[in-house]
Amino acid sequence: MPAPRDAHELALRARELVGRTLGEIAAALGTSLDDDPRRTKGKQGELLERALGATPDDLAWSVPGDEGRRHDFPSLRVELKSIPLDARGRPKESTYVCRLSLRETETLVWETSWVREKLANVLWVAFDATPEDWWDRRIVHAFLWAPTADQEATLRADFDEVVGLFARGRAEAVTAHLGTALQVRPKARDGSVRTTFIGPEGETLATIPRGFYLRPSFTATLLPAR
Amino acid sequence: MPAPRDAHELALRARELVGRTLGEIAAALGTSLDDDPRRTKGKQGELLERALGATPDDLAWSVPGDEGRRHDFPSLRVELKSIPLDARGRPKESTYVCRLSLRETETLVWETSWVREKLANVLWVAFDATPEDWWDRRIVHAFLWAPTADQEATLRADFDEVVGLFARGRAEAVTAHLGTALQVRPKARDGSVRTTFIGPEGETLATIPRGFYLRPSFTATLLPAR
DNA sequence: CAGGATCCAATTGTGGATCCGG
DNA sequence: CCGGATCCACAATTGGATCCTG
Repeated sequence: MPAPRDAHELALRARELVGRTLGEIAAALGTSLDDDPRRTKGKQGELLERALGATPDDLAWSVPGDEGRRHDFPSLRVELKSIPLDARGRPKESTYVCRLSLRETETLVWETSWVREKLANVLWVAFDATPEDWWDRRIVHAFLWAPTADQEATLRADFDEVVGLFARGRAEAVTAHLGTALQVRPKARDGSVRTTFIGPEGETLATIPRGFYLRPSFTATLLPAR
Repeated sequence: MPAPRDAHELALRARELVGRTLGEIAAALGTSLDDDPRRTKGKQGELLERALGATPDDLAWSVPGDEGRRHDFPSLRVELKSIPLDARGRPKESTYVCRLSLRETETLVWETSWVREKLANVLWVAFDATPEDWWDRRIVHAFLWAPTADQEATLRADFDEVVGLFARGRAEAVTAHLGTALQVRPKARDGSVRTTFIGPEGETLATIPRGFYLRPSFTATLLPAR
C-alpha cells in the first residue's frame, strides 16, 4: 500500500475501513496475525498502519535517543492511533502517545515537545474490541483530529505539571494520578529498568522509563456522539 | 430550641455549628446518642434538626399517605439535609429527598411535585465522617441553597424520565442507573414489601417502595470550593 | 409506615506492570 | 531499546438492601 499523497486521500482511505473487520483487512493485505491474544498486543495497530500506507518503523534500532522520531505519515505530519472500544462504544484503554524524554531540555517545553507534535494531527481509528478473536473486531470510526484551543490548553497544563516536577528533581512525585487528559505512566517491560537524567543541580538521577498516555475519559470526548 | 423566625436567623444559627463536633452539639442540648454506629443511621440528622429548632416529625404516624408532608422549617419552606463527607471532603453517600408517591397524579408533575418543593430551599449541613465515633464528627459547612435554573432543569429532566416510565407501566425499567443528579432507589427495610399504583390502563400494579435520592457527584458541586 | 439516612457486595475504573516484533 | 499497545490486581464507585425511631 503506497503512502497517501495528502490528508484528504488519507481520510478517504481510512473511512473505507469503517464497517470492516480486522480479519478482512488482514486478508486484503495477504497477511495474518497470530491467534493468541497475548501475542497481538501491538499487532492490531501495526496492521492498520500497513493498511493505510504508514511508514514502517525501520529506524527504531538505528538511532538511540530522540533522533529517530517521525510521524506515521511524515509528509502529512499525521499520527495514526487505534482505540479499542468496549460494549458501550467507549475507549477500553488509555492511548500511548510517546516516551517522556529526560535527556533533551527542548523536549521539556510544550511548544517544542514531541508530545505536542505527535498530537497536532491524529488519524483516530476506533474498533469494537468486544469479540474475543481479533479478526472479528470491526472498525467503527475513522477520522482526522487536531486539538481545539481548549483541548490544547488542557494538554499543555497536564504536560507542564509533570515537567515542572521533573525540573525540580521530584521525579518520585510523578504518578499516573496527575493530569486530567494527559498522564504519565511506566513504560518498560520490566519495572527494574532505569533511565538517567540531569537534575536541577546538575546531578545525574535515575528513574524508570515512562511514557505519555491519554486517559480514556479524554479520548471518549473525541469520538462522534452516539 | 425555638424555631428560627426567618431564613437569616436560621443561616446564622447554622453557621455557629461549623467547627463544632456532634458530641459538643448533643451535650449543649443535654442529650446523647447511642454509641453503636449501627444504631445511629438517622440519629445524626435528627440531632441537627433539634439543634436548629426544626419541627419534630410528630405527625408521621397520624396520617398515612401524603397529607402529613411538611418541611423541617414549615414557615420558611426550608428543608434541612445533613451530608457525611469523606477524607477528601467529598460526599460519602447519596442524599435522601423523599418518597416516590405513586398514588396521586399531581405529585407526578414536576411543578407540583413534592420532590421539587423539598429541594426548593435546602439548608445543607456537611460534617466530616472520617472519625469512627459519631461524637467526634465535626461540622465543616452550613449554608442555604436554592437550585439555579440549570440545576433545576437537570433535576426536572431526571424526574420526568422516571415518572414517564411509571406512567407507561414500565416500573421494572426504573433503576438507580437513571438520572444524572436525581435517582430513584428502593426505600424499605425489606425488599419484599410492596406498594400499589394504578397503571396506564387503569389496572392495579405492585412495586417495591422507592425514594428519590441526590447522587454524591451532584451534591459535591453544591459544596464550597476547597 | 415514613422519615432520618448508612451499609456493603458487586461492578467499574485505573495505575502500574507487562508483552511482542524489529 | 522503542513503538505498538494490553493486562490485571486493587482501589473507587454505587445500586440495591437495610437499620432505627416515633
